[in-house]
Formats: sequence, C-alpha cells, structure tokens
Amino acid sequence: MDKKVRERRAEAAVSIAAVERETGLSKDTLRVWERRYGFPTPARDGKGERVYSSAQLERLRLIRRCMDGGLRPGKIVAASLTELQAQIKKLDGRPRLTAEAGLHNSIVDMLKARQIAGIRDYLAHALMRFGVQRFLLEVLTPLSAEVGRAWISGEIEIHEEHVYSEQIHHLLRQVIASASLSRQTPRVMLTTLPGEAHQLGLLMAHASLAVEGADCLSLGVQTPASDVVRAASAHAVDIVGLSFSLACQPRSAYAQLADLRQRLDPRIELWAGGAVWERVRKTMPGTRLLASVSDIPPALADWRQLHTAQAA
Amino acid sequence: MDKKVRERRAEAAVSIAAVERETGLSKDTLRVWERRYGFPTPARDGKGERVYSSAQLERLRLIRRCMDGGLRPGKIVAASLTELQAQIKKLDGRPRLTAEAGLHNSIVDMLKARQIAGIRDYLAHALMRFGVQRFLLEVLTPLSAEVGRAWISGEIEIHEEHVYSEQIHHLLRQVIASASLSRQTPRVMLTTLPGEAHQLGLLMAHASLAVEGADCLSLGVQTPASDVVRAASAHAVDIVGLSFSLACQPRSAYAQLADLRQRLDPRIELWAGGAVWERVRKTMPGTRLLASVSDIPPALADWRQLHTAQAA
DNA sequence: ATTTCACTTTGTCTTGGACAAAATTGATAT
DNA sequence: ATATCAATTTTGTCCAAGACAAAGTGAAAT
Repeated sequence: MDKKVRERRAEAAVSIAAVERETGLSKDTLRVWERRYGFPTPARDGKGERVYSSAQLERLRLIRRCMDGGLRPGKIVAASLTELQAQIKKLDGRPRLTAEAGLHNSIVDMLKARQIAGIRDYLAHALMRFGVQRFLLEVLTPLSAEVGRAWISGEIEIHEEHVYSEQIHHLLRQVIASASLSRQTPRVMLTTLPGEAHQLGLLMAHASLAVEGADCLSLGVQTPASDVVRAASAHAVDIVGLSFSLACQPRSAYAQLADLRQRLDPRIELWAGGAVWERVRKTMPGTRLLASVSDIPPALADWRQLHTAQAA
Repeated sequence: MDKKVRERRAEAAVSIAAVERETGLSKDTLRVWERRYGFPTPARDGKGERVYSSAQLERLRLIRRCMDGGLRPGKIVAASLTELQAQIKKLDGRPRLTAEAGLHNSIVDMLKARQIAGIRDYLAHALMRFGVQRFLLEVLTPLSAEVGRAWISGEIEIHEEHVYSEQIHHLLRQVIASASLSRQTPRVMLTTLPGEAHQLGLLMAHASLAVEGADCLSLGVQTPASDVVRAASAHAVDIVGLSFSLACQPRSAYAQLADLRQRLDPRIELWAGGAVWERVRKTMPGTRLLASVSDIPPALADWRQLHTAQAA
C-alpha cells in the first residue's frame, strides 16, 4: 500500500508555485538551494521553467519536517531519502503525552479503512471521557502529529488527512457552540495572520478559551495585521490571540508578531500560540508565547489574577 | 524621545514582504507595477531595498479593493487617491440583490455597531422561521451578496466581513451536525479544488444536502483533482460535489471540471455548484451545473427517481 | 446573437549577485 | 566547568530587467 501510494504520487509534475504552496518553502529559497546544495534538481518545461517531480516534492517535505525538528538545511538538503528517514526516526523518538497510546494507531487504521463513523464515535467518546482540556492536550495534539506523520511517510493519502481534519473541525465547533457564554471576561479576539491558513490550531485555542469562560470572538483565518489592530480596538477586546502552525517560518512569524505588538494598543495583551515557539528563544515584551494548549488555562488565570488585583 | 521617533518612523516604513502580506499583492507584482505604471514608488533603505510609506500602502489597499470589484490594474494603478475613491463610489452604485432589504441593511448596521450577539440571534431566528432550505436561498444568499457589496464599497471593513463569515460558518456547522443521519442515500463527497479557499459555499451545499437526507462526506477545501478521484472511489460515493465561488474564472473552472469528469469513474456523478455557472452556457455530459442552492433539492430528487427506477 | 481571431494586458518565472540576520564556533575570562 | 563575547559561517530574502503565456478585450465574420 505504502509503495503504491508513492508510485501514484510520482505521476504528477508540479510548478515552483505549487511546491511553495505544498512545502511552505519560498520560491527564492528553492532556487537558492538548487544553486548551493544541488537539490532539488527540477526538470524544465518548454518555457524553461522548473518542473518538480513528485519524488522531489516528497523529499522536500521530508526535509521540511527535519527542519521543523530543528535540523539545519546545510546538513540535510543534500541528504538522501534514507538518511532523511533515519533523522526523522530520531526526532520521532521524543517523549509524548498520551492518554491512550493505542488510540493513534487505531485512528490511522480507521482512516485507511474509511470508517468515518468509527472515528467520529471514538473522538466523541474520548471528549466525554477526558473533558475538553485533557482531550485537546492528550488526545488531539498527539493524534494530529501522528496523522501528519502518517501522511509524510506515505501511509495515508492527503484526502484521508482531509477527512480527519474535517471531523475534528466539526467536533470542535460543537464544543465551542456549547461552551460559549456571553458577557464573560476576558474578551479575546482570535485569528491568524495572512499566510496562515490552518484552522485547527485556532479552533483548539478557541475551544480551550471558551471552556475556561473567556468571551471569544473569532475572525477566522488570515486577517491582515492592520485589520487585527483596528478590529481589536473596535471590539474593545482585552487580549488578541494569534495561532501559528508549525509550517510557518519562525523568523517571519516573530517579525510579524513584533510588528503587530508595536501597532496594537499597549493596553491590549497579545498572545501567540503554536508549536513554533518551542524553537524560539527570544521573548517579546508585552507578548505571551504559548507553545502548547496546556499553556492557555494558566495564562488565563494569570490575567484574571492581575486584573482582579488591580480592581481591588 | 529618540526611541519614540524611531518607532514612528518604523511604523510609517514597511518592507516589500510586509506589503505583500497586507495587500495580498505578490512581490513580483509590486515590482512590475513600479516598472510599468510608475506606482508605487517606494523609498530605499541603506541596503537599496524598497521601503513603502503607509500612505502608499493605504493607496495599494484601495487599488486592491477596486480590483476585487472587477476593475483592471491598467486603469487604476496610476490613478490618484481621489480617482480611486470615485471608482469605489461607482462600484457601490451597482444594482443590489435585495429580496428583503430590511434584513440586509440591519445586518450590515449590526456589523458596524459590533452587535455580534444580535447578528447571531437574528440569523438563528431566521433559520427557525424559514427552515434550512428557504434560509439558505432567501436569507443567506442575498445577505452574503450584500455584505460583499458593503465591503467593496468601503462601508464595512474586512474584519467585519470576517466576523460575519465566522458567524455563518458556526451556524451552518450546527445545522449540519443536527441534520446528518448516517446510512442515507445518495452518498455525496464534498470539496473544492485547489485555489478555491471559500468555505461558505461548500457549507451551504453541505447543509442543504444533509437536510435532504443525503449521506455527506466533506473533505474541506482545496483537494487536488487526483485526490478527488481517488477519494471518490475509495469511499464509494455516488456523487462528487464541488463548490466554486464567484471569484474564480469561468473558463479555468470549466476546464478543471472537464478534466476531473474525464478522470472520474463514469458511474459517479459530478455536480458543480456556484454562481459562476450562471455565466457559462455550455453544458457538460455527465456533469450537473448548479447555479443556486435552490437547484440542489430537485437534483437530488432526480437522482433518487432514476436510481429507484433502476432498482425496480 | 455567438464564435473566431488578433491584439493588449498582466502576473509569474527566469538568472546570478548581494547582503544582513541568525547560528555556530572558538577564544578568553570567571 | 561554565559563561561571555567576538569572529565566522550559514541562510533567507531582496534586487534587476527580460521573457512569455494565460486571461481579457474588441472587432470581424458566421
């Protein structure tokens, strides 16, 4: 099955723009790698434009994954497929927080067996059993990582990953709908910046905040920074929460965040969530970096303590 | 004091990457406009890199809005600020789709007044009053058109449009959750093709189908055509439903659809929804073009009639 | 009224060079 | 042994000006 998937992927030939979309590596970066490291080495079409094979695309995805794990391009861009897979194995060996280790494998198996109702039931059951916070942290976080891994390794196809995301999305919307109460504090506005199209992180944060009794207002994904500033003031929120996925570049994410912090009303707190922040050492004054959903409840408790203290 | 001045300067001066993020215009496009139309004309920093003033950024945003309204770059990139504003006023004057004028104006007003709870209540009430199908057709369709128009004409800001979309999104997910029954016929797989990021049309179709008792499986947005083909076979669906927004090009949409029809198992029906199809006259064998949500129930009735006749 | 064809507009891709921010290395001091 | 700081390497982003095809426009022909 594994092999078959890979062969089918190898059929298509993709443009540099498509590779940029799929891997998150900019066109400039792809061209400069070709010059410096001799990889990737795309064919050319009649126009003289780069045409990447799916094999190269897959290898680029592996490279991307290694980089997300902290390895540097110079060491891995020229590395062979087997070397990359060895590196990933090493990275995957990190300890995990898991409510149920068996769960992840069975969900991936269910995806492969197209048992959608089974997935839905399993997730709904886990949610009821553990409660929202533990569900997010101990079930959804490792599960999403596992599904992502299964896709990269070719175990499942992209449409199976889509099915998974869609089920989670649906479940989280229901959690948010039932957990939302109006007139709570603090007021939190949630969104992502342009370029960040991943909704799941945002929804997880939304669910966590809603359950903890915050008054959440989501703008959906991809709100330009200037609109975030205007919307935050217009809706008089206490906190602006931004979600960043692992796919984004830490450097540009940090720069965007710094820019926003500068333009945002200093009385409004800025929280940035996402696993990227594990890899960033610098902190930013007036900004709270939340590397995991488990950081949300303590952050909220801090805010409340500070603001009741001030009121008293 | 020194620091404050520097901050103000930094506020007024943005890099080409920041302009790309804020406006959605690619770096290449910005550079080529500079060459061709003589605008924008950014200053340069010590490195020789472009530094855009916030005035130019604002003008670029206006240009962007005119283009979203259908104007072409050649006519407006070199236009002055006042000319641009005049153009936007003209766009505002286009005929409005208002079946129930009172409702739409009040929703736009509520958006402007930040009365989110009011919007939510209003929509929920309309849903209960009219039922799902009439709600989709008579409320949501004209309302979305009106909100889009209000944005183009500058009446509301983009974040207010985001708030609106998010509320609709939430409501529709709830409709889908309560309307979905398993083991119904036909089995319908829903998604959009790459480049089509709009979820609302897809959700509206999903809600309509779910209410009519179809067994829906959504893949979310932007599934590559080859994955659509594989997923349709893997999940043994009867119908593949694709959503196209008005923003897409009729010709490329038609071409993509024809390509998909050719590769898809001929026993699986292909339905394409979206207002684009109003502007396309050609039909495609084995493909059903649905220009409105009101076309969904009859299409479903046709399918059922055909397939019960065959079974008998 | 619709299709066809030539013409114009427009976004994206190309090359190879340059440079600064970030990361690493090595030397020195505590 | 560990912390600090400077030197060095690595790495992503930006630049220029040219090229080309896809999308849009408008006129002529069916």
